[in-house]
Amino acid sequence: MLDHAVEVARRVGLSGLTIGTLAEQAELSKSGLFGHFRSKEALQLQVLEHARTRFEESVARPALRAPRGEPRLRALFDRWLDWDAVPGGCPFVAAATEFDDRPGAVRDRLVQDQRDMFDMIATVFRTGVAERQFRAEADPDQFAQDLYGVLLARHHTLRLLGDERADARARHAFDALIGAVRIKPSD
Amino acid sequence: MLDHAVEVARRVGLSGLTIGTLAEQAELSKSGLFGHFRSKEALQLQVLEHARTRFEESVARPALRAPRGEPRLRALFDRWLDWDAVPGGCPFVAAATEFDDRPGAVRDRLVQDQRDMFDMIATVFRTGVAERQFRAEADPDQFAQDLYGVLLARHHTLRLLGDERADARARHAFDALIGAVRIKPSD
DNA sequence: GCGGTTTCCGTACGGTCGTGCTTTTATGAA
DNA sequence: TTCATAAAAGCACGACCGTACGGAAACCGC
Repeated sequence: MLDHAVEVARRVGLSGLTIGTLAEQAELSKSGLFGHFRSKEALQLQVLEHARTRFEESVARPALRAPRGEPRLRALFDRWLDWDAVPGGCPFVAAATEFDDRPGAVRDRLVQDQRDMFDMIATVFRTGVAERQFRAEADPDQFAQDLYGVLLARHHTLRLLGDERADARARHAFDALIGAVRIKPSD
Repeated sequence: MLDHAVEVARRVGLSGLTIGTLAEQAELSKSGLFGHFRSKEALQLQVLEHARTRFEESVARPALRAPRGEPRLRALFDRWLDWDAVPGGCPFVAAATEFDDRPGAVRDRLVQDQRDMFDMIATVFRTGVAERQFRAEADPDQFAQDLYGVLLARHHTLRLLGDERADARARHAFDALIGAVRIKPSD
């Protein structure tokens, strides 16, 4: 149920998500489905929470099983590319641009998710610093924003323009990002 | 009128743009305003076109008056930061994530605008190559996607998280991008 | 088997949406 | 001043929205 709702929200956004259409796709009456959530906002929040769980399952957690430092970062990046590439794209990207101007519980939740995500990238980067793979002077938060930029640009280019080369460019940009912070043998 | 419509579309998106609310803000009757455009889609297209004109006026054209190469690129970047920073953010970013999954005239128009924008960046970069400021091996399309990523990440971080440091990080990323392609005196 | 609780349905409400029609009002050329 | 044309208003429509309420059906501990 929620799985399907997340799928729909990818395509039409969290506001485009309508109880009526959702109900008939679930082969339920409108009021039947409405009973499960007690309001539309609660539905949106649950969709968000479910999407987050799925992201952690298929992107974050598996990546954290890779060896620290560059391999872990690379695993994270690769899985993230897959996550973004599903039909409809990343639900958080859609929701974020939708709600960045609408105060409320949904926005608050979104902010927290986004913040956690940035922290996660920064943390993964920091363990790479601790392993002496990345330069200690490099700013983890800067790296997080940079990495997210690579993902966003690829998301945009691939989904709107349908440009297949977006992936190759994203990988190239990722390599450049890593190359800039990697400690080389010569150092 | 269209100015105001663009302003509203920034906040609520192109689909969130409703003829009713737009009419009462223009102190017109709903049907009075509707007469100007002949459909909602036509309204959306005109909003898009108007936004593009404004972008060219306040970002693209002024930047093209700066000296070729790095100064021009930097002028473009600086003006773009201002453009994205207005309340509601960039209307194209909002519209693109909204319509990247909905075929139709609006999406087609959006694709063309986005493509033109990428071409513009690549062209500015190429003149820098011709001026022997940037490496000839650097791929202009790669640079365009990279630059747009920096802008998108900043847009996201600033608007959703309200993080003031987003700007500084974007400038840092821009400098790194330029630094990677700049021809140094030692070469 | 019984009674209470949950799940689902049917129906209805007020509201807004985009969009047609018809009528009124304003404009500007002859 | 008159008259064709354009702009705006008024009104109605069908559709869909989120939400509330009451009843039916299913389930479950006892």
